[in-house]
Amino acid sequence: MTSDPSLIEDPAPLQTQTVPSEFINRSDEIEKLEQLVDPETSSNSCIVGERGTGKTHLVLHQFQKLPGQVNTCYVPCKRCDTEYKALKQLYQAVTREEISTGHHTSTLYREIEEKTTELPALVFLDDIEFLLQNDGDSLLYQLSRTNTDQLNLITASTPGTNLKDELEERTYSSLHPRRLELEPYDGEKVCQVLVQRSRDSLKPQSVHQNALTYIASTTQNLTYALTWLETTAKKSMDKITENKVREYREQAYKDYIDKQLREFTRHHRLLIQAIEELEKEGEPPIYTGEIYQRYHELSESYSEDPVSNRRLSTYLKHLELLQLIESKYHYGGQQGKTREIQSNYQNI
DNA sequence: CATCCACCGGAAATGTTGGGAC
DNA sequence: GTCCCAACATTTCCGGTGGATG
Repeated sequence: MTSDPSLIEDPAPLQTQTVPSEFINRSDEIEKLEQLVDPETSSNSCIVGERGTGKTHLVLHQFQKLPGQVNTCYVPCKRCDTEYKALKQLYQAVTREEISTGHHTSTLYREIEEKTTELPALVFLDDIEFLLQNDGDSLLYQLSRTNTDQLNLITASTPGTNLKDELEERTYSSLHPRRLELEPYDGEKVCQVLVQRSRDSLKPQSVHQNALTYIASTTQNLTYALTWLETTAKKSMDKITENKVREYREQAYKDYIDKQLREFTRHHRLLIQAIEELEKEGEPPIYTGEIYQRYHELSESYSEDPVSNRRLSTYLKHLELLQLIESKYHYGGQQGKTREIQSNYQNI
């Protein structure tokens, strides 16, 4: 064991997808969540919080604690971004049967409704903004009127997405979700999480407190903070110091982007690359026209088939929802209709 | 005040895949 | 197999936007 040069004894606790068994400073929220999923007092709910505040982990943790009296269903809307794909997930969760495309949604709704009368279901629609953006709110509308005692919905989204504005009125009133807000962690809390995860993952005394403090003073996003620590730990053979952490900042951000884009296409990656290059080369601001042009040049240099600008426009919206870029919309003016784009590297 | 910029973004079209009924 | 229906990714089409410019 001591011959292993790596600092990492158990990789799992450092990985962002690992649901922790304990949370720092979230006992109020956990209590509220318990009420929201309790069959006695349950209702639909929406969880709102910035990226990396623990929305997903809190709900999944709650799912683990539920007795077998309820079917739980996790729907990652980044991947399940249409009514049908989300329904498919739900169908599989309640029937334990795989299905492919070609079925009528009305059939699926009916069968799900029948199944949930036998056993209630709790559906977690994570990153709901991607489904809304791509396919509208018909899924939420239909589910919110289905068997309301037996089927409860939990949505998770960032504060930039206001369900009341994004949903049709009839959908919102039929859903009338209870709101649970997650405040971002401050530097001290981020540090506590990093300390806890380091202790569970790394060899004793392999990390300087200063290193963790530095990460925590740079970002409130736990997903990024953990990725950063993990990236540094993988590259370090001896103690993780503040200098090591500073040195790997850019690499860590790259790893974070890779993680965020895992569910997306190579075109998303090329778009990010185009934006990075343009930012390094010239003076801001960057407009969409230049980005599309650079994207086409990049596609050609990699001998890949480019997609249309209309499609890229949608992909840019994805990057914005992921908070990898910030967009300022100009609906006309000197430059015509366009978007001013900025990468989020400095603001994360 | 007319005209222009140049992409936004809704909607329809296209082409492909798969299910179920006959 | 044939026919019709639905889902889906992507393209094609195009009306619309508001500040600068003359």
